[in-house]
Amino acid sequence: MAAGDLETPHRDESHNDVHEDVGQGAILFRNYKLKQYKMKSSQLRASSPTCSDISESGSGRDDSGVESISRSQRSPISEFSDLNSDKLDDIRSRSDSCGSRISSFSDTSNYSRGEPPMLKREHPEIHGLNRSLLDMQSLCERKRFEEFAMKIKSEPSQGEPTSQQMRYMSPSMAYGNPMNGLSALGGLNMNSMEGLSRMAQINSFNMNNMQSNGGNHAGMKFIPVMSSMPSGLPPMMSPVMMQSSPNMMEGLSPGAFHPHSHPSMQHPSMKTPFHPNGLNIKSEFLNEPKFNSLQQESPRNTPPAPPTHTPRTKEEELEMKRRFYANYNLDFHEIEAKCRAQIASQAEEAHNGCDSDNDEPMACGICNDKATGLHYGIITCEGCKGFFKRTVQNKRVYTCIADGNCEVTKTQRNRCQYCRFKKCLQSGMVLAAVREDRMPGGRNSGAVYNLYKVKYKRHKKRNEAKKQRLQQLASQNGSLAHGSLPSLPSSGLASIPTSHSEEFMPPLKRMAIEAAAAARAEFTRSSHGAYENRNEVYNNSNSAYSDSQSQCIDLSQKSSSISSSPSMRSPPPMLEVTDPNSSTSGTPSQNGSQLEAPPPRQVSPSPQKQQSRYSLPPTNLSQIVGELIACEKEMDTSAAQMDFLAQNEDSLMKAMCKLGDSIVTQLVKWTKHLPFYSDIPLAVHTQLLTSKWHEILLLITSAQHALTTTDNQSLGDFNTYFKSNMEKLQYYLNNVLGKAITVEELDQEVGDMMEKVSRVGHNFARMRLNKAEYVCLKVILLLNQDPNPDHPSLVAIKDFYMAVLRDVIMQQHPGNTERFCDLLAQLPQIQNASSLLLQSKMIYIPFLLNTMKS
DNA sequence: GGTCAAGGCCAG
DNA sequence: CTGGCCTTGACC
Ligand SMILES: [Zn+2]
Ligand SMILES: [Zn+2]
Repeated sequence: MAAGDLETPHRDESHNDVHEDVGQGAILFRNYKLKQYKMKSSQLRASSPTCSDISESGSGRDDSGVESISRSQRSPISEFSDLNSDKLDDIRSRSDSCGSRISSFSDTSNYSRGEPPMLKREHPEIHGLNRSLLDMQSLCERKRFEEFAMKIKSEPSQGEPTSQQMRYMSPSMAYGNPMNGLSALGGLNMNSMEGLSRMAQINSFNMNNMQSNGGNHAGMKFIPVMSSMPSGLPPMMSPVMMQSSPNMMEGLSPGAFHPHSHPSMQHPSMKTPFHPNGLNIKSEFLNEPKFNSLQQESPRNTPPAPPTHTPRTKEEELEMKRRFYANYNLDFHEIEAKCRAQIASQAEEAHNGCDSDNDEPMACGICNDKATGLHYGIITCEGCKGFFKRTVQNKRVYTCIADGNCEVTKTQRNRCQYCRFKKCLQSGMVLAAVREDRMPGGRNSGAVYNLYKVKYKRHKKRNEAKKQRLQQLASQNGSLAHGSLPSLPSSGLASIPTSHSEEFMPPLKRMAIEAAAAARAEFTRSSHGAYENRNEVYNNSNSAYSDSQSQCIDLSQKSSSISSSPSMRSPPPMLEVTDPNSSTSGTPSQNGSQLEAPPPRQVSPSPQKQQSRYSLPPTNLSQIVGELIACEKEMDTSAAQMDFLAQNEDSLMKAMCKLGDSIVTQLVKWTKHLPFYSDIPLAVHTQLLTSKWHEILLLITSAQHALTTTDNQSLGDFNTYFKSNMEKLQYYLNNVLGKAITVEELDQEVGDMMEKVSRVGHNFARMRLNKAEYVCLKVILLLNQDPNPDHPSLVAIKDFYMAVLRDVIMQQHPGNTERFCDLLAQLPQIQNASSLLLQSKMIYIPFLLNTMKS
């Protein structure tokens, strides 16, 4: 394209402010892409093939003047690739944490200490950041749209947005849910306040201040299906394509607000008249319940949530996400978990050339047609790829004429779009992999799916070199490693245990991934901190994998912390539970209520007994607390000592492994002495520890100061406290472990994490946290997970110990109503820090922190 | 330069 | 709308 030669003069002058410029560059570029796309669309519609190439035309400027950027030109971000290339190697080794750097854009807390944002240096994968940056841009854009929308809404005379106004809005804005991106299945940006927030609600505790102020939406997609269709429409009403907007412009044009007038609505495949209860975007957008009368005719189609307001809270986001999947009778948590396993296995399979069945051509995971490769996360055919893309891009909503269980085969796949798309979701196709900006080519960041493949490839070489060492390492970990190859419910990893990838991926390593994945999954579900960037969360696993010898807790001493980790859970009985035909509750399947409170299909062995103990308010406080404190004796992490100076990175790593081993062993011991140990299946304990060990370690660390400080000692201000912690850590690393590291490097790597830990530690010390409270918090943190349908008792136990904590506080601090809340509020901070830790290269820090003597 | 997973195109 | 084929472009 000739326009590729065009320069972008406006970009040359601002190298001084890399941060800002990168952001703007991304914005400009993305605007350009959008504009290009829109122009194309409008050209098509107007049937006026006059302007051959908009990038050459140089006309139709908007205020950004982005047209001068050629399509063939790389993202403007790449211009910064030349900056500070001296540290390229360093950065290369940090490629995993790249996404997390990006994330610091949206985490304003990162600025608190004046730490400069990312992209200070060149990164070989910097182009891979474009996507993230663009997505970040979309946040800004969306905010703009929201403001605009608010303006429109506030104008009383405004009955309906004008065409021009609509054009100014993003599609998702037009649908009334700008922030409610349906992130990818694998996406983890939903920083739900579930979990703790629910606990907080129970206790009338508002933790909203814990919420983050930013939002990541890497590849966030919004499909306005939330408020529409249940799966089981009466046959006469389907199949119906509720709404279609072949491109953004049409989606935004007034015509799109009137389904009947929309060209795509007259698609010949429509066998029945349009159901009036289709997504009425106009009424949704304008906050006018105009369709109520129609909806009342068909209560099942009543939108599950008020579609008229923009979801502001994480709960709402989560709820919307849930509802979207509920439309397909799916539980997105489960899908998400399942996907990780499947995507991983498929990706591996694909890159291994299908060890087992080489002769067989790849089959589409949806329809079993001949697959053409990995598409949107799974192996599919061209048809299913295109179908998924169109569905997501055009935000199409389907319904099933039958019961939502139509067969999806090569020959039948076009019979029911609903069931086809449902199977796509079910099989783990990643919504976020469909690019909102429609930018062709390039690669999606691994964060969009799962970094497994990237990791695999990247680390294959490294592992090859260190094969012997790692195998030794794995065998060193004896029980942890032995026999712990995951056995997937799906065909996949389990079928290729002898593949070379296995060979290069020692069980320990794999477990590290899974531990991180488990933590990640858990974090998604019940985290509450300011961190919500999907990239970084995904990168957690990568870092954990590459840089840590993180432990996987195996309580059974024989296998499979992995098989019990969340990501390996077998799919839930969602379909049966929510099947409209078998539903006895009469609740519309789309309202997601069954997701909130899934019927306990498989209750624990002795539910009666458990309930009797934990469903009652705690009576004998001192005894209960005493039990917990007794467990602490099993857990003297500071007993584990580093008694030698590491000579190099390798020996440091080994030492850390050893240290970690002993600490993990103590954690296991602690778990086994917990009063409710026998009330919970081993597998659940395993999963809990696997996903929580780092958080617990950080809690231990942060509580240490408060628990060891006497009343008389004065507590300095936070900065002093933080600084001393960092210095201590640096001193320990330098002089005890022999790992040379400057304060700056340390700050760069774990500064944020340490700040959060220190903050919590400072708070604890300030509040004079005592042992009784501490042990309660520890248990609560351990149990603070998304409700496990199979083990509802977990919630009960957690609530029980929260009541214990509350009562303990009431006893010790009568009248102090805030203490309980304040203490609980520290837990999200710890989880926050934990997530930071997982993405750092120094995941062993908590081992150290718990070992360090002051 | 090759790979491959994005998006686009367009006959059917 | 579908899906086979083509173009893109980041990564290897
Ligand atoms: Zn297929
Ligand atoms: Zn169907």
